[in-house]
Amino acid sequence: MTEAPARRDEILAVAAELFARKGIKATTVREIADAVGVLSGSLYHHFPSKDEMAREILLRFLTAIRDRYTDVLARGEGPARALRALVAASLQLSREQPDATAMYQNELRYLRETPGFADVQEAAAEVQRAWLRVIEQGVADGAFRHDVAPRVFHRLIRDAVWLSGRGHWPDGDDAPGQLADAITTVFLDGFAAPVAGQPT
Amino acid sequence: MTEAPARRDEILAVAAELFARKGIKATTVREIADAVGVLSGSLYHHFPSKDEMAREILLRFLTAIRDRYTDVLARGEGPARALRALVAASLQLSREQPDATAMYQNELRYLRETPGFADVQEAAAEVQRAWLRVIEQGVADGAFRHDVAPRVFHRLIRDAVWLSGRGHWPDGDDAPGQLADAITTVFLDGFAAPVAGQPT
DNA sequence: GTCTATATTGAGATAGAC
DNA sequence: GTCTATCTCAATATAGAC
Repeated sequence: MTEAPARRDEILAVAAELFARKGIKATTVREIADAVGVLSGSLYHHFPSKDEMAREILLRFLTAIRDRYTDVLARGEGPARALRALVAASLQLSREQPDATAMYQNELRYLRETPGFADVQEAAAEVQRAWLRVIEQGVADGAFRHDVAPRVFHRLIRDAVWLSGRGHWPDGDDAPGQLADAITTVFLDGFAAPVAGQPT
Repeated sequence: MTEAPARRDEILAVAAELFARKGIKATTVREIADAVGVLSGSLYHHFPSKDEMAREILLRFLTAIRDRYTDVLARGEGPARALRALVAASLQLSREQPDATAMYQNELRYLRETPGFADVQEAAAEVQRAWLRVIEQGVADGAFRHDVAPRVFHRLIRDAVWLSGRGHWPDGDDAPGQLADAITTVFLDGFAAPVAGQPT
């Protein structure tokens, strides 16, 4: 059992909130220190740099996604059910870690251009492969349409899922469960009104 | 006829490319000046600040969208056709102005938090209303489903459309026309394989 | 319209006392 | 583990000559 220094985690939580709201680059270490209640120099006792804080937040987040996706794939469900499960797992996580989710969505460019984020990128790539595997299998066995490229569909649904953590969604009482339903409904069945006799 | 100072436009084009690639905040005025081929101080003869360059780029872009959306709505087509037309117009514009498109997608937060961008935000709001009008009308007259909130659907399709300008899309020969088809297909008809007898 | 030179501020990071 | 004090550098922006 590794020790989990409460102070470190506290700083990361505060930093994540600021990074998510203002962006990593626009957030100053002084702002983080103020929010934590210490002076800026003190942060450097816990972390070597601001970027290292961001890296750690994102790596934890991506590791959590990867683990949950692995669980989903291990169940061996059919493509449609597996896709719904990926959506549900993602939205669940974005509810648990809204700040890290927003960072993941908003700071892709920062990630790519900051040296030393290679491990974060590798985790992101593995997450992406989970989606593609499910989608391609669905196309292969006839559950999904073949006239939309899997990689295109992947981008569409991935962005829809992770953007849920971005900004404010209409209606405060639009619970995440309902959002998951909306996303799976739209992406699988389409927004056009169902014709009579068509399966839901 | 207002004069269009070529030098100004040239600077804006160079700046847009950098803003789109690295972000507004991460782009320095020296980088812009280097790319243009002048020294940084010279830029201030044309623009009062870096933010003003970004504001002007985005305002032009949003004005262009608004005009095209107005044209689409003026045609008075049915909801499904109008929605396809909005998608097509957006993707067309994102092809013509890829840098501004990327900025619009990536710098929403910067826009909101930079004082003096009120006019840009107002134009963005009007653009949003065009989508909502079409979607709500479609729900009202039965063309679209009623079990997904219009504002939720709006966010999903809006993000899908504008994200097309972000990053690289799979397959270099995936022409924008095909992407428009893919988006309208997925969002209207869904990704699930069509059942026999269902209209395309 | 561009250059040279520089003012000014803001931010990341460090050293060493407590 | 935090504070005080400060270094250093980078970046926006300005003033005035050419």
